[in-house]
Amino acid sequence: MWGRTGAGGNLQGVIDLRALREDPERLRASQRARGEDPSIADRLLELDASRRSALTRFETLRAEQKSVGKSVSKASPEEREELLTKAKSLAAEVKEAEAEAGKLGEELDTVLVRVPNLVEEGAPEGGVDDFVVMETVGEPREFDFAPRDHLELGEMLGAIDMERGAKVSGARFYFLTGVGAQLELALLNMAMNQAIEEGFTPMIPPVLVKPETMEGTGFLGEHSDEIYHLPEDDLYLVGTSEVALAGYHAGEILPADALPNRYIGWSSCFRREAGSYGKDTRGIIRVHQFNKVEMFVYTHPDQAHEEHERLLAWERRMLDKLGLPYRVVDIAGGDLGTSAARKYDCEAWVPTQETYRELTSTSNCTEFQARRLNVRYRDEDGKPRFAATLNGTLATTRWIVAILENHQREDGSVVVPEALRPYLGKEVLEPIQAAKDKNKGKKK
RNA sequence: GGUGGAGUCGCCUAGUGGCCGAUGGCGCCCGCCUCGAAAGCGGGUAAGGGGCAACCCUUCGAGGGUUCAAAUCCCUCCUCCACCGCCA
Repeated sequence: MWGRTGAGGNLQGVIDLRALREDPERLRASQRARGEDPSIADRLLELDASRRSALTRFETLRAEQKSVGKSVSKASPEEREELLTKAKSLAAEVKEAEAEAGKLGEELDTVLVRVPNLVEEGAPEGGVDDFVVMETVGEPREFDFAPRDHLELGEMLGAIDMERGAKVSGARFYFLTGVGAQLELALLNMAMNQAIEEGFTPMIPPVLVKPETMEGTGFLGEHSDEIYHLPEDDLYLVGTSEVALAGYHAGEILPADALPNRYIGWSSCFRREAGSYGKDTRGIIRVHQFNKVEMFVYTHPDQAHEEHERLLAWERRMLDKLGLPYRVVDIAGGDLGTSAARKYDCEAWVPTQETYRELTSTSNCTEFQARRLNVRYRDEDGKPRFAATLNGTLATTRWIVAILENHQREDGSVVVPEALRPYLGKEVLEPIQAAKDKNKGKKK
């Protein structure tokens, strides 16, 4: 779709087969770091070898067919008959050889698309719980009253309406109402502006994407059951604007001076949350639809690591401005997504849960997505090379949880962080109803 | 949704079955000329794959088909443009 090769049938990229031939141990080591099967490297090498030999056979036959074909038109009537017979049998052979090469290419592809990105050196080993806390910023606030959770506060403020969300759309849907809607707009706008000041190009992308776009970003592998699909139209609802922004330059060769190419995307995000029944069922921590401002960068592979650090710094700046206590964690190999080589999360303190919850996540996808989507840049020597892509969260609906809970006062009002005030036009969010007042007359 | 037209190498463009991986122009790069520049002249200028190499193969929106042979003929799809219908 994005300019992949024809007769051999195989993808151009996904992982670099030439690099694999030279150093298969690199992939084996990465697979071990992820807790996945290292022997896939050897399977790939085998498939690659047989595909290449089939391809060579096809190409040789094809070259012969072409030259015989050309001689047909120049031949004398007597020779013609004989040449045509030869050409016909060659055509059949070519067809057969092409099919064989194509079949082997497809076999290789099906294994290839399953191979996750190579883990960056330095990433912690292990699984979900083996992250490393890099830094803790701020102190969890000491309350001299019993803090209310974000939903109770949201209801008092007239900011969140879960019940009507469920009535209209089902579990894990909600309305942001009144100041809740305003707070979200203010927060996301503040994030957009911060990024724009840093030179990002603001983008409002489509939230429905084609299968190849979703596939290219690496979301259709293990986690395909997380993604909404519209079968009538064969379109996917994005779980993050990263998907559309990664697809934005698919099949293109970017001029070298265009890098780093930074975008800041604003979109609604949709997640089925299929594997999390019963988890985070209260409030807007884990919902099917939310809004997110996402940084997305195309850059030189050599500069990807530094860019990753910058994305993390920009995320932290947002959290700092909002006065939220948080910690930065380095995600372990086994918990990286398919496309990430390295991932840092920022987790904010949620007082009523007495724990840190993920607010941001920034991934260095190196050339993984660019290979699948065929995004290249032109090197100094004029050669096209695969770009690196990175992404990072700058604000989401979930941040409202942390803002409300951390900045609440005993009467249920919430102090608006100073940096947010210009966007919200309020210093304090005042309750419009007493706590625990469930007689709102809204049930059927 | 309906009808008609179109998609060719950065841009524009030639090309109706073999002499076409593909014409010409613009742009860009190199050289000549010039004190320097412009103009002019000459040359170069898609990507991917295989091979130590010579070289070979693939790709003319995508996929399939006809044929010894397809940019060229047929089918399906996608995109764009125009008009009609409908509508935020």
